Amino acid sequence: MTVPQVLIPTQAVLRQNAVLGGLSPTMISEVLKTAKLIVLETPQQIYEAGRPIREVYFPIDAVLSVVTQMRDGGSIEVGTVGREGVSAIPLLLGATTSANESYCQVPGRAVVISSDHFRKLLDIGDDQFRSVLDRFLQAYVNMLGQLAACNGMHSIYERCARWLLLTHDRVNSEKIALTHEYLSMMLGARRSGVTIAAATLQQAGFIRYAHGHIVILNRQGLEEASCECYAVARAQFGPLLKPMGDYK
Amino acid sequence: MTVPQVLIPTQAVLRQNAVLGGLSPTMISEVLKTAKLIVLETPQQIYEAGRPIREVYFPIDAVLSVVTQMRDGGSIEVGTVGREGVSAIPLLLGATTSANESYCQVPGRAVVISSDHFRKLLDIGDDQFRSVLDRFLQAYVNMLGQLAACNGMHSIYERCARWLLLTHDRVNSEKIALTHEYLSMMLGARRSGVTIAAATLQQAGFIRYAHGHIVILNRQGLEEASCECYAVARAQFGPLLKPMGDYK
DNA sequence: AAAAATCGGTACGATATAGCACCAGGAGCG
DNA sequence: CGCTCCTGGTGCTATATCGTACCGATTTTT
Repeated sequence: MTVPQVLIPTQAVLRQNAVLGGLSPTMISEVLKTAKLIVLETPQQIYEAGRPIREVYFPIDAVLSVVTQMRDGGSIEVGTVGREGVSAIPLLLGATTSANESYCQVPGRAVVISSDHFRKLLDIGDDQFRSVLDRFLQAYVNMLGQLAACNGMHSIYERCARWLLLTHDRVNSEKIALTHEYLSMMLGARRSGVTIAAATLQQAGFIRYAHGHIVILNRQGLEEASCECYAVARAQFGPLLKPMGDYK
Repeated sequence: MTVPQVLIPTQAVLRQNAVLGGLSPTMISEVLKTAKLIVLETPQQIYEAGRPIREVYFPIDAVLSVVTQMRDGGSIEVGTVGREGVSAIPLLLGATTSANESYCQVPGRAVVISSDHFRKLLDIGDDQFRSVLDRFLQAYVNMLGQLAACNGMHSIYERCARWLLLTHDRVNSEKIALTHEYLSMMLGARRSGVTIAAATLQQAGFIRYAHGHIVILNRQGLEEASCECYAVARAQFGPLLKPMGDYK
């Protein structure tokens, strides 16, 4: 594992995150007092289950996953945070610990500040700040509900397509570093099951797979392959992703 | 369908709901200005998907379900609210509409006020009120995550036991009015699948079934039959259910 | 009391996925 | 350059659940 790369956080970069993008100039300068811009790698762990949250991440082009570990060793994703939001959902509701583990799912940049500083921001934050956070939280809750439904009702094939689309929406590249093994942990399925689903998507020409790297070739095809849950989740995040502008 | 029964809301009854129970005397009298105590029946619809929320329900011994309807006609529960909380989660986050349908899942009493009045309470509410709501919201979000995981990883049999336990926790009776058909809609499964799971639980002596009525006979047996998700969800709600005191 | 509707038990072929195990081709490393 | 590990392709049986249909028993309605 390499040493985390630290970049210079500029206001222009900060604003690519939907939550930071909604801040007043005063708040932005408050954030910039301590904010660092770092590059997260996979599969870097952000939070541990039941442990205090020390840092708060605002993804720029990184994507984070909240993951539940089951008693039997299996794992499954129970939430995703990209540039539309912020990693520390429990802090928004007055808790200090994370109920689940969180990982960097797709490598990329994120703005990071300490929990203490974030709590201070919550204190001094104006209505606008609170409103941006509430909108994100609402989108997150609705996404979570749709995820619960999707996990119960839809095939690995559909969920695989949905996952790829949702991740692609939050990244600025057609290429995503991702193994079948990792995707299987996100979907709560066997690796071999994911391989079959991914192979089907590949034969249809929607994606191309090669040793830990996937290329999105045909978004519309993926949308047709996925269940309705993608559209529902996308409708939640769409408005929040808008600031970045260049979504195709 | 009979005409909704209206009872007299007293402070003692109100306080059996965890959210109302955490209110200051001033807030309680504010609530009592317009609050009605009603009896909800199954399967009474509380909210429609995408429609404005008009009333806010604080269950006393009723239990509410948030349900997602799928494109193919299937349905699955994506949230439950009992006496530990309040029905109008979107209102807590500044939205005015419900993303999903909500139903009365277990008949019983609930305190109801208008959305307008609830919003007023949110405005004038002190930190304590906000904190009670945040704690509920946090428990709800964590429960939702566990539900998403559970739906993806566990068998109908385990989820059936989990569902019965969670519902039983919020009701004051060993008997629950519930058909296999209804339970199958909550679990996102076929009715025949639920029948098999329920029959297995019955043969083990944990429950007894008869024409739309289930009796909980052996909670510990159910806990062993269920997945870990029950304990996780229960840990979230446990503290909130405390006020009622008489949980066995 | 009879008729109708509801409820749950059952059966059965079809299908998706689990749960393994093995292998071949690249990628990365020495 | 050669070795090793990672990655994903594949095959197989076992199992859970689907999807559907039918039926008898009980409850509710007439």
